[in-house]
Amino acid sequence: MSEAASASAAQTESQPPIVPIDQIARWEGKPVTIRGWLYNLRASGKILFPIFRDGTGLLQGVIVQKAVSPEVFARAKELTQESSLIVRGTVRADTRAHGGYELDVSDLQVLQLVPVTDPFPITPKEHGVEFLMDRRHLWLRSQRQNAILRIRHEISKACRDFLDQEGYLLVDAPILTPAACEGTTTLFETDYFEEKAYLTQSGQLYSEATCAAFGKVYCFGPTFRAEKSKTRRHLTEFWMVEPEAAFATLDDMMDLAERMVTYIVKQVLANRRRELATLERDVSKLEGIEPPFPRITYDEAVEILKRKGSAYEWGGDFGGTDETLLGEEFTKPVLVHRFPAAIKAFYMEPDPERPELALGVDMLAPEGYGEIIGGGQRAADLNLLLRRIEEQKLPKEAFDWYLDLRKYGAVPHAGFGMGIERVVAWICKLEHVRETIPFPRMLYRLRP
RNA sequence: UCCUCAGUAGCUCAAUGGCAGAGCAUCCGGCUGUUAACCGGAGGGUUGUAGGUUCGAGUCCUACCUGAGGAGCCA
Repeated sequence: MSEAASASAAQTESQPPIVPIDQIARWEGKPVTIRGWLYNLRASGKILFPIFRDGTGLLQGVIVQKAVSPEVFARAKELTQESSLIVRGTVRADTRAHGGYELDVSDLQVLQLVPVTDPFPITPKEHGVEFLMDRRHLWLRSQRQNAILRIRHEISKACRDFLDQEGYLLVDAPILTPAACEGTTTLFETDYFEEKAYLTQSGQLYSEATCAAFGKVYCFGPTFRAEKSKTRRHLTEFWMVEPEAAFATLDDMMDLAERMVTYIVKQVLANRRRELATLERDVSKLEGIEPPFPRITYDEAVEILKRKGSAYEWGGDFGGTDETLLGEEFTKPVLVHRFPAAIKAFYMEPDPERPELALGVDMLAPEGYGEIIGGGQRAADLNLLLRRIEEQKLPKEAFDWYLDLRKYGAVPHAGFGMGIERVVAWICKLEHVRETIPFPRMLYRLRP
């Protein structure tokens, strides 16, 4: 016997290998160590069924009184929800257990026993929104939140992988900025060494600079909106992925957005089936998400809204109800393009065929989830931008560097921003975006 | 900022203007295959706050506080 094998055998006797619960099937019949927390305990006289949680999954343990020492049985009987544990036992396949496997516990070490006088507040029963939100730091331990945030991870990773494969370079944009990026929304103001600074509402203007340096770029980070908005699709702090490409047009960006959303959905379906099942998501609605997505003009969107009985008039921006109505018209995400220039930001390129329109695009998610992407082609002409900045009464000096981009090698370029939380809410089919981010920041909610 | 709704036990919720209730959680007891385990028992309340109407207010009125949903705005 080699030294390595002998060391391994010695380890098996004293300390079986530490195994994550989602890998438990590979250890059938073998002794393992589980490190985690008590999820729930059912007791039936001389047999106990503790359920262990380690962050990767749940595993039911079985403790028969006459099969373990009196000390172990007594310790297990006293366990409280979320007490931290190190458990040793043997894995056994059993159809009576969720997941198909259970652990015959031989030893159980309690790291910290949650006191019965101050028990873990979030029980397996129902709780209200306020109660759970006040305890978000503990709520994250639940199976549902675990599934949502694993899917969020998959979506973030898919965004990165997709853009990397497409030749885009991650070039981060600053979070502290000297002025409004677009001049349209309300910003969070902060003190920057006796100067006013603002939390970014978009990395786009900076990506326009970096795309002239690298060709194809994206930024991926938190963005901030200080509107006193209070709906199920709004957060004051949310994450946005924003690709921007030199020489790209509106059509290029519609193609890219369509392929990116398709890739994201495919990756979640391929790698997060278990999590979608935990959320009881109807995956058939996601399986049909492939190119081409329907593309309609703003004009056509207005016609659809009128046909559906909306009092909507040409010239305005869509409200939440309008977005829901449009999204419900299609089973795939829909791209709405060529909006009235008057309702869009100053940097939008005008449609050469109809200058009153801007070459912008929004992608509306199906199932009533509204806008998940906004973007378009950027104005390349210096004089046009100067005129827009003046018309919209924006502080010109704040845009001096931005205007330089039109002086030194201006090219057509385009990009878009995708709000991660709304994509997570759609793919998980959640009632509210507050569950899509670990610690949501909303109007009237800054803690925990 | 505006509109609507809500606030009762640790949690989720009941209670015609007339004795403050249930399930779960907790504690005690029972149970060797439980699946949000089950069965029996016990403790647990300034009904968001401050006024008002009334013989009597959890219930009706006023103001405020907190939260939720929505509008506007936004990804």
